[in-house]
Amino acid sequence: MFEVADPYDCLNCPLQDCPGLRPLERRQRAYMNDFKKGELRFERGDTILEEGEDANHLYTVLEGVLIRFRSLEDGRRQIVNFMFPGDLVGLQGAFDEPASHSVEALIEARLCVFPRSDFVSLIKEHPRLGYDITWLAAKEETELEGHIVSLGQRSAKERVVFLAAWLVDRALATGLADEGNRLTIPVTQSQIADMLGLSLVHTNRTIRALDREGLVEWNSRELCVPNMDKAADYAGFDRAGRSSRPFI
Amino acid sequence: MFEVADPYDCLNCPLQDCPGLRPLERRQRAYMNDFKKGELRFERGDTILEEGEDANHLYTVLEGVLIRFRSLEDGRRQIVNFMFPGDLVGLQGAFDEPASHSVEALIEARLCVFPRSDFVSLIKEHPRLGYDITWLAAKEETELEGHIVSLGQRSAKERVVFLAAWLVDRALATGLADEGNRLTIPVTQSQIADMLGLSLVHTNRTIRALDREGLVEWNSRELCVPNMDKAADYAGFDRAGRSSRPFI
DNA sequence: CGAGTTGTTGACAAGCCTCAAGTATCGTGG
DNA sequence: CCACGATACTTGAGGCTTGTCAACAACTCG
Repeated sequence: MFEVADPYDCLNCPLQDCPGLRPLERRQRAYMNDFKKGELRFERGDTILEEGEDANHLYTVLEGVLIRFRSLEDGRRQIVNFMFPGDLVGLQGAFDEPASHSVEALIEARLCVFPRSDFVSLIKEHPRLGYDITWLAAKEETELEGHIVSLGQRSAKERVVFLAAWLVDRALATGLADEGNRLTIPVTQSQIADMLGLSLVHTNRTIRALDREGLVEWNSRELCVPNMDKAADYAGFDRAGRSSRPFI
Repeated sequence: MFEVADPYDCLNCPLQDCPGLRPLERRQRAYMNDFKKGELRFERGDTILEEGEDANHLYTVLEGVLIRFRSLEDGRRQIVNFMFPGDLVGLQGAFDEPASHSVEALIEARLCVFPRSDFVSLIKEHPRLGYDITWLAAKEETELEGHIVSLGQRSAKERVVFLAAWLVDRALATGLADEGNRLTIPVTQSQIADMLGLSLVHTNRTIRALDREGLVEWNSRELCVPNMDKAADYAGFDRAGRSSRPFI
């Protein structure tokens, strides 16, 4: 991890051109620029936030993909969600309490840093941005809801297909996947297992089976869902509301 | 369901005295009163919000306990969370999209109704309240995170103990449980199963086993966790930050 | 080239699910 | 007040999904 020497000016925020994101107005970008404290870069595997830590920053993902997870004392680990460009890190969890989860970079990532303390004044001066932040928090909750349904009700195969479809969908919206529904990202089978609540071995078998059936192709480098409609149907995945999300 | 004839004046909001909630300032209560549109009462089993519906209201739980769930086409159902006094209904899920889940009353409940459309102006005029709403959304997310960990990593017995401890903890904070950690609430084993991602039969066996071991006593009328510390330890339940939550 | 990580596969065990039947509880109407 | 049906709880038996243990192959990196 290190600080980026030449951070973006918010007026030229790269997220402005992201297909799935609603661009900010010029005024808002100008304001955010004052609010912005700098940028950080992380390599794959770097820890961005650690469970138990008192976080006094908020981060917006500019580039990259992160995972958010919680660990149990005995070594078990549950990945709670993946985060894509435009997502806010640190919004999850009550502000005044230590972080309930850790966040780690899955690929090289670039994050925009905001001080948390200025948050109230941000809301005050730009209520619309405050609204957007609440919107993001609410949206994240809907996503978690989806994962909860997977964990609680779906079989191993359904879970893998659901996660694959969900990832590709989010990647398409953030320009990380191409038209072939192919996403280049190094996800370990162990990470998939920790996300889906399955054992490593069974995750492997399930992925192999889905590969043979042609539903999902997922190796350590990339993920591809050849037929999204078929996959979505198989796993009960509701292809995201096409509405674009706000970002900060 | 019917409208309450003599709703509370926000200045005398019953939640002000709730042990786990941070009271509102007089000014804020006065403002909320303008914002408030009325009160609704629901009986056990009544539907408050239906999946797919365009909700244009927000509700604060004044009294009662609710469940929030999502249904799959084939009849499977996943209960996502329980809601207690002070919780905001309708905050979950992006505002402009149809509800992703249904909400139902578990016991007789009384809800305070707010129009959603005035939400931006509320944030504008009382940024502090906007902050609190975001805080609540973030807190809910932490709770879902906890349930995700349960579903993904814990055994059937651990899940039941975790849920029991969690419910009692929340009930204590909202004055619904007594000092004996006893909570009078009619939860069906089928509902427990749908929350924990277990079959009805296995849920029953698990509860019986825990009863024999004296860890959790849970029948169709009430729930009791005789030794909270022991239970919390057994299930890896982190007894909630003692910090009191805000409410609207 | 060797060490460490990740992926793959087999054999077996265990946890959980399904089917099935029976019992308790509760509200309702005769 | 009892009979009845409906709902919820309980328990057994057997099967399937998933987990565990173990060994090996493939890959990555210094």
